[in-house]
Formats: sequence, structure tokens, C-alpha cells
Amino acid sequence: MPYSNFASMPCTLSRPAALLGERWTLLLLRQIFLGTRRFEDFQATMDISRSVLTDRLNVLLQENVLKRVPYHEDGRTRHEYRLTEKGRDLYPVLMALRTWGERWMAPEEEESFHLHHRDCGGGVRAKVECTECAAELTARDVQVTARQ
Amino acid sequence: MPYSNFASMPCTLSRPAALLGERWTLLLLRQIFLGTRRFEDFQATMDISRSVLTDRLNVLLQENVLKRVPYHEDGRTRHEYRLTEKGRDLYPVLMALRTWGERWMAPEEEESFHLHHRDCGGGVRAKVECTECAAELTARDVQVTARQ
DNA sequence: TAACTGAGTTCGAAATTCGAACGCAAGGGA
DNA sequence: TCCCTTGCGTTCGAATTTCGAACTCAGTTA
Repeated sequence: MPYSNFASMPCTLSRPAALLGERWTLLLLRQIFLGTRRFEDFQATMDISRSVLTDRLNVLLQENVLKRVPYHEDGRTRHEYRLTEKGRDLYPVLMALRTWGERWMAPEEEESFHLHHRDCGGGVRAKVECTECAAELTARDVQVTARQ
Repeated sequence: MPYSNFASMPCTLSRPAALLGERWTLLLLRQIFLGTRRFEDFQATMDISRSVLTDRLNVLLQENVLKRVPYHEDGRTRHEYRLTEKGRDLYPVLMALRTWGERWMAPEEEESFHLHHRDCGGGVRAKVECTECAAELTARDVQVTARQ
């Protein structure tokens, strides 16, 4: 099976993994969550080639993760890329990556930005929990059952 | 900046994103969490080319996400790939992908496997929470502050 | 009218991935 | 001993993707 076929595999983990597992896509989403919205700004801050940027933005538009929204500047109508609700709902994925990065890939006390809860100022972390008993779960606490 | 430089960027989100954002890597991790451990089995179940599989496994070994563990079969010593603690700690990333996939990429009621909490049988989901007040957070609840 | 800007598109070169064949070491059977 | 099989890679030419620089185009400003 070529890589692209995972995008249509009947597995709720494979499909997102294939979508976000394309080169640049996760970094692009990071930039979007940090507030970047325009083609030129993605290009400048990430130094991605323009043709690949076009392609990745189009894939995310097609998947309805992003939407193009018109805006005005200097009396001209342009478009910017913004997250849809589906896109915003990817936040836990990015935060899970960051939580992991803080624990395992931060030799020094470096961070390029800080995150905190607006209401109480606390830190932010991703976790996995049980929908019934609300216990925090690790891989060992979870039973995998192949679908028939 | 070429893609590979994100791997050494001083950002706890960029570096994991660059590592897991290489083609096949997320799908490979999914397979590992599902129990696959041997080269031949990865190759067979994912149909990835052997040279790329070798490369991805080596990157994950180098990053200490995986370790090679000897085992015996037919009186011969072979090696299998297993998660380290660092690797197991990627579980929330995969679960966040799955939680998202269930909500947004599951048109039918399909799933290729079920997950449930061993102790109580409940479902599994990823979420983001505040380290102080334990509230569940969305992107809107979080303030981003650029470092200095 | 000419220059500028944002947002792409195009295209040849470089890098990555693919697929099939090859290599190799250990064990088993004749 | 010699040959076959297995698991785990390596190699290599072809196909695909990415890169980077130049080009396009529409609207705007000088």
C-alpha cells in the first residue's frame, strides 16, 4: 500500500496520522496556532518552498482543517488562512507533542514561547483519560481489541 | 531553513513536530503501539519500502524512542524494536490523533480496533488540561507569550 | 506610466522514496 | 559438507517529491 492509501484506511488513527505525517504539515499547524495566517508569513517564518506551501495549504483546505477568509488591507481584498472548528480541535495533538517535547527534548530550560491558562495562569499539558472513571491512562492501562 | 533544521530549533514543539512529521513515522509508531516489533512485520503490514523503514527505525533508535532488544526464536538470537520510556510517553500524541480522528474523520461507525480502560472498561480520549486548576482547555483558553 | 505587493505558478535541479534484486549470517536437513 | 530457508537489512536505477529561483498577475501607490 502506498503512503497515500492510509488516508482512506478504515482506521481513525491511520487517517489523521497520514494527513499530519506529511512533511511540513505539523510545523505548519504549529505556526497557525501561533497566529500566522498569510501565505507570505508562512513562507517567511518557516522558509518552506512556495510550491510545497501551496500544496499543504490546499490539502488542509480540502480536509476542512483550514478555511480561506477574506480581509481588507490598503483597500484591497485578500485572503487569509484560518482554522475551522475541526482545525481548532487539533489543539490537543499539538499540545501532546509539546508536553512530550518539554519532557524529553528540552535539555536546557529553553522554550520559544510560554503557554498558560488565561483564567488562573497555570501551565498546560496534554493527557489521556478514561471517559468513564476519568483516571489518567498510559499505554499499559489500555486494552486493544482488534475489530473482529 | 531546510526542514531538517527544525530538529534543532529551540522550541519544544518544533522538534517533536519535525521528528514525527517525517513521512511514515507516525504510522510506524501506530503500528508499534499496536504491538508490531519486527522488521518483517512492519514491512508486511505497512508495505513501506525496506530502505525507508530502515531509515525511520534508525532515526527512532537514535532519538531513543525505540530500543533493539534481543530475543530467541528457533534457538537463534534476533532483535526486535521496542518502545523505551520516552517512546511509551508518546502515547498521548497518538491518542490525541485518534480522538480527533473519531470525531472528524469517521463518517461511518468504523474503527479498526477498540480501546478501553483495563480497570473499568471505559473509553479512551486525549485532552488538554491546566496544571493548576485542572480545567479542560481549548486553544481559546490558552495565552501564548513569546519568550522575551 | 512605472514600480510595488501579496499570492501564487512554473520549471530544472536536488533530494527522497519506491521496488526489486542482492547480501549475509545462523540454523536445519540431506 | 552442501544447499535451503529466514530475518534483516543494503544497493541501485527509476519514479516522485521538494527545492529555489524566476515568472505571473491583479490591484495600488508614486
